[in-house]
Amino acid sequence: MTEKPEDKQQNETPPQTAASLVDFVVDAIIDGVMHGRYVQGQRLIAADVAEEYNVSRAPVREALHMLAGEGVVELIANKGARIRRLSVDERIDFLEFTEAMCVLGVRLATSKMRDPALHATIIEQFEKIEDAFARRNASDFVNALYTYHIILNEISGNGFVEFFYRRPYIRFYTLLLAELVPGNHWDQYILNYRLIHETILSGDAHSAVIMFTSHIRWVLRNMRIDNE
Amino acid sequence: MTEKPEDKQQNETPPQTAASLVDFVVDAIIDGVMHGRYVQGQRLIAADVAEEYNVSRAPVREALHMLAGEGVVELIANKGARIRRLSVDERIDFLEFTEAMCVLGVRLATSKMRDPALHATIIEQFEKIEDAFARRNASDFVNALYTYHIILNEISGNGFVEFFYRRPYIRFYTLLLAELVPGNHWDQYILNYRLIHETILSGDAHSAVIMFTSHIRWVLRNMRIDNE
DNA sequence: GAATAAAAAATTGTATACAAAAATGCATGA
DNA sequence: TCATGCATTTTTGTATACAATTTTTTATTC
Repeated sequence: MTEKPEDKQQNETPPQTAASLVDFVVDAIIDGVMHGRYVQGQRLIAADVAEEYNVSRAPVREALHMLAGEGVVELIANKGARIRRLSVDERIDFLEFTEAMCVLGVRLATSKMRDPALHATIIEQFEKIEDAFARRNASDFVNALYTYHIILNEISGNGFVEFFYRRPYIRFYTLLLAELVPGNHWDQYILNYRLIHETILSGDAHSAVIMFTSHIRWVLRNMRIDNE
Repeated sequence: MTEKPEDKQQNETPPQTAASLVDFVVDAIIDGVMHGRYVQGQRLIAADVAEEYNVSRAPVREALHMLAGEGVVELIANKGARIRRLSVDERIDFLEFTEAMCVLGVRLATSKMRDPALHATIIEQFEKIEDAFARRNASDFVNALYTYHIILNEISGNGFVEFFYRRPYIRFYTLLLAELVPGNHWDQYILNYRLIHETILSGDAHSAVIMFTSHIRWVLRNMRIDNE
């Protein structure tokens, strides 16, 4: 039995759009995590998932292993799968970790900003960040921020940064951070980001990295304080 | 048929040491990649792998999906699995990417070096790096370097850095870098690292990061030149 | 009533069968 | 010689059956 008891039997039919049932199930589970249908620590019982999506257990097991490789799911022998759970401390660690990675994307992307053709997309995306901020929607805000860095990493030209940042678990954990942002720090957060954004557009990679780095330090200081 | 034709039928028996056959197969394949039994781009046919390890196709498929999640294996619908192939450019991207991540580990670990009890392990590990250097063994050298950073990341206290750096694909790709280090740059490489190592021990995180970062820049400059 | 043990149910792990798709080999024709 | 199409073989994708393990329930004892 799944711990989350009864919104069961939704019985989505696996369409032929997905290349295979495994991919279909992987997408479905990630989507479920993103939209709160699956919560942290929730157990995923292969048979239930199979029934839910009208497939057999085989592709579900394969999907679960793939997600375990991604770090979204935790797999314990003979005990099955559950959505990986992150403590507040671990989320802070993750924040430190992932934002530090972004520095590389920021540096590389900024140094390519001499080409004004590249400005349009990130300016457009930054407006979405501003919009989410105006609405004080933490989820949208973090999501927009995530996409902003996706674009930056694309521009960076480093295939690995892009590859890495697109991994489901990065996205999954990034979105978990939304719960972490305390309301009274939002104003400073967006102010910092406006500055970073402007500096990125200026093409001054060195300054952009310094600003981004000190923003990270600032965030970490305040996160830690807020959670003690 | 596996492309690598006939050292087949080695028929390792799955021992009960591994928690499950999936784990066993995952370990076996990673081991195979590490030791050159599987080469880049090599196709992995589920039935062959199953026969090789005396298991059925089910756990092999699950293992393959797990490794795909890790990024070690590339999985294409209806075409099966192959060991992920990296071009020289992609390896350079990866080097840039992964070394940049190490900066975080270096910074956090260095700032904990006031505690002399922590010195012993990394000093010991650095001797292994020196040893591999003395023997001019690229594989051992990169391996020792990898372990050195593993230890650093452990010390860092950031669970995520550790989690991330231990992922098979990080190790897998890191080892691929060995092929990339050109002989005439080795002396400078080890000189840089000696300096970094000393600075880490000193506990001066700021300096350690600067040194490490400039080392990265230096490596990337020389790698790029060497491969054009 | 709480603790323990045994039985039952649920769930995972593995093997196998069969269908669908892709790759291969071979014959045929230009 | 080379390309093309068809039949064969190989390989993947999925479902299902059964064994092994864990969890839950029930019964029993103190």
